[in-house]
Amino acid sequence: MPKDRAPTRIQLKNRAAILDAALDVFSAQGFRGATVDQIASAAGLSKPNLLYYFPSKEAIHDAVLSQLLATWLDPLRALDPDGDPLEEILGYVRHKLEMSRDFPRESRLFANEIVQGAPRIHEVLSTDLKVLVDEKTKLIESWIAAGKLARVHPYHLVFSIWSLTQHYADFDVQVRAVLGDEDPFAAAPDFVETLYRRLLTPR
Amino acid sequence: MPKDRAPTRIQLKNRAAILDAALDVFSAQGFRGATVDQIASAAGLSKPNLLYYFPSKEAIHDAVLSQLLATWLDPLRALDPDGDPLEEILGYVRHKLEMSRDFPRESRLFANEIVQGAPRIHEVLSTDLKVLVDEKTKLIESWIAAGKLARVHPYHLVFSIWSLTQHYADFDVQVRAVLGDEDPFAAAPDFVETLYRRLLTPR
DNA sequence: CTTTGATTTGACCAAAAGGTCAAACTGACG
DNA sequence: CGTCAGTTTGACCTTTTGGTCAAATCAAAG
Repeated sequence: MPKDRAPTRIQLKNRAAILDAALDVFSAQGFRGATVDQIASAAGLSKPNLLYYFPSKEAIHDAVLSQLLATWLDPLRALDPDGDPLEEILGYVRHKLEMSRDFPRESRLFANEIVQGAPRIHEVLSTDLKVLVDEKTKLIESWIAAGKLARVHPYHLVFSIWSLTQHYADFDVQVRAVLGDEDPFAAAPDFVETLYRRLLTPR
Repeated sequence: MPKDRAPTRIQLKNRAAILDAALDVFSAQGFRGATVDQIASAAGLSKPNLLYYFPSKEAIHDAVLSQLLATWLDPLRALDPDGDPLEEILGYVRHKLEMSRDFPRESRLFANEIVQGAPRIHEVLSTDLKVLVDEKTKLIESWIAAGKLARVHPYHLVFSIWSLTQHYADFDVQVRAVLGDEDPFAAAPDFVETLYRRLLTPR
C-alpha cells in the first residue's frame, strides 16, 4: 500500500483501471462470480499487483459500489420544485433512460446487488435513499394536490420509473433477444414519454 | 445414481426437496454464489447424498431453471384473441403481479440469470420467447388497428409489463426499504391497473 | 429374517480462489 | 548516476468448494 501522501501518476492510472475493470467484471458476474484474477487481468495487472492497490476483493467492490451510489441518485435529486411538474417528471424519465443506455454496467451492478438482497447497501437504501424518495414523493403529492398532475400513488410512480428505465440495461439480453435487430433505444424514449404523458396529464 | 426405472417414494421426496432448496439458494445468491453444501443442508441432506440425486451443481441449476421457464411464460400465452383487449391486458398484468408476490424466488432466479447475460438460456430467449412475443405483439397490433386499444409500441408495452411487475419481486428489498412499513402489494395492483388503463384506453 | 438394490455418509481429492511476502525492478529527483 | 520510495512479480500458503468413493445403513420384497 502506498503512503498516504498525494497519489502518484501511476497510482491514479492504475486505480482508475482497476475500478473500471472491476465494474466490468462485477456487473457481469456478480460479487461471488467475479474473481480477483479476472479483474486484475482486465485491468492489465497481475493479481498481487492489484492487491497492492486494494487490500481485498471486497474493498474493490465497496469502492466501485460507493462511487456508483453517489452518482446514481443524482437525477432524482434534480427534480425541481419550481419546474413544470409534467416536464420535470418526463425529464427525469428521459435522463434515467439515457443512463440505462450509456451506463448499463452501473445499472447491472446495482441490480445484481439488489436482487441478491443488497447485503452491502441495505443501510444506504433505508436511510439516504428513503429520505430522498420521501422528499420527492411529497413534492409529487403537492403537484397532484395542485391539479398539475393526474392522481397516482407517488411512491409507485417512482418505482415504475426505475423499473421501466433500468429494465433496458438490466434485461438487455432479453430485450434484444425478443426485438431481434431493432435497437431497443430507438423506440423506448418515445414509448416511455407516451406512457407517462398519458398517466400523468391531468384531465 | 438410481436405476432408470420408476422413481421411488424417497427419490420423489428428495428430488423435490433439492429443487426447492436450490431455488432458495440460487435465487438468493446466483449460480456462482451458491454452494452445493448450502443447497444440500437447506434440503436436509449431506453433500454426497445430494450428488447421488444430481450429478453436478450445474445439473441442479439446469433442472430448476427449466422447470421454471416452462411455467414462467404461460400467462403471456393465455392472452386470448377473443377476449376484450383492455381486459386481457389488464388480466395479464394482474396475473404477473400476483406471480411477483407469490413466487418471488422464481422471479429473482430469472433476474439473476438475465442480468448476468443469460449464459444458459440465451437460446430459449431468442427462439421460444421471441416466437411467443412476436405472436402476441401481432395480436396487440391488431387490437390497436381495430381501435380497441390506444396506439403504443407493442413490444415495449410487453417489456413495460414485465419490468413493472417483476420489479416488485426482484427489487423487493429496495421497494421495502423505501416504503417502510407499507406493504408494497397493497397499492401496487391499483397503481398498475390505473397506469395501463390510462395508457391503453382509446380516446 | 434374509437378501438385494437403494440410500447415506465419512474420508478424501484436486482445482480454484483469496491473499501474503520477500525479492526484484523502475523511475524521478537530488 | 546513485538513491530510495514506489511498483511489480513469482512462488507460496490456506481455505473453500465441486466432486469421488468405498463402506455402512436402510427398506422392502420374498
